[in-house]
Amino acid sequence: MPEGHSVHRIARQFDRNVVGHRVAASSPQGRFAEGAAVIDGRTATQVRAVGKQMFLEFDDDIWLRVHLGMYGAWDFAGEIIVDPTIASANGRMGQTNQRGTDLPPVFDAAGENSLTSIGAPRKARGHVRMSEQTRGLADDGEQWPPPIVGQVRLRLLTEATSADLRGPTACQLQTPEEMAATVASLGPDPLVDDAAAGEERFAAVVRRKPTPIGLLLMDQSVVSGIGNVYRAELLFRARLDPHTPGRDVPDEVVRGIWRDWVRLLAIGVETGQMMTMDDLDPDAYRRAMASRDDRHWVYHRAGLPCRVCGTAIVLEEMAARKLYWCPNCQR
DNA sequence: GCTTTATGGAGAT
DNA sequence: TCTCCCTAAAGCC
Repeated sequence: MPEGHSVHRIARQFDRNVVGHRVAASSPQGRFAEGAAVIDGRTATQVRAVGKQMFLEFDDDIWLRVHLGMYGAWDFAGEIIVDPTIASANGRMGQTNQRGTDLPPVFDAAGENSLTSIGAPRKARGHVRMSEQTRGLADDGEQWPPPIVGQVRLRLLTEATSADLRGPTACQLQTPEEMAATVASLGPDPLVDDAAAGEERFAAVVRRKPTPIGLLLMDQSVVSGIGNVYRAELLFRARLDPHTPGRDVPDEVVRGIWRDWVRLLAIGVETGQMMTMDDLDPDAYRRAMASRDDRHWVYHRAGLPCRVCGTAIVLEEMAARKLYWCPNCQR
């Protein structure tokens, strides 16, 4: 999925373009027809992102909970107000390729659909997918509303903007109580919780569990928003063996991981890319960034030499997910 | 055109 | 630990 950074970016898009607007809601695919009917005609009142989940509130205390899962995506089209705090240097937002690595920022040569925004937010005509699959900025032509393409679970339409949801693992309406219960089940999110309080909660849980730290980082009740890419990269950056039981990880190392997550998440939200090699020297960084499929310390680098020590990166299954790590550096 | 793959998670066993 | 669900693009023939 979009790991936590993507969800926060998407929430900001909703804040800019949908909150405060009356929406027309529909489920072209039909699988959320009842829910869409409830939302239809209501005004969106606020949006919240916690970890990998987004909550959009409508009139009368109706909350829409969306979890994108591994394949979910929001496509925005129309007149999109770009949030300057999430606009990437060259325009595209939150876009990554199918292989699990981030695409470098792509410049839209024509400029027409460029969503670049520096300074004050501005409106741009265009189409942007905020998720994990590759898709260029579509030339939507003048069609409004945009044609339905593929399986659209939910379409939210304001006067000027459309947002199409496809492939979510969860899309449901919740009461305020249900929404609060969902949020309560989630571990701290650096962009939601006070950083110091989040660190305390995280450290306290990790330090008393016998569970391998590699599993704890993926457990959304322990810490929110970390997925398979950030998990592998955080552990490498901490030079920590993923199998180390949480309670055996020194307190300062646990706290270091939390602080590193705070930093990486902020970079991710800002750039739309899972940048995890910000501390690499400039030349090596440039070389790594030049390759789409090889832009992390260990993620997706099975068999390739460790960037630090040259040892072959190991790929193993941990709880049915792929875990990449350097057996020499991380111990 | 068919197979594989993916940044996730719930529920059954 | 296993099975299932969700969707689309990349890779392969």
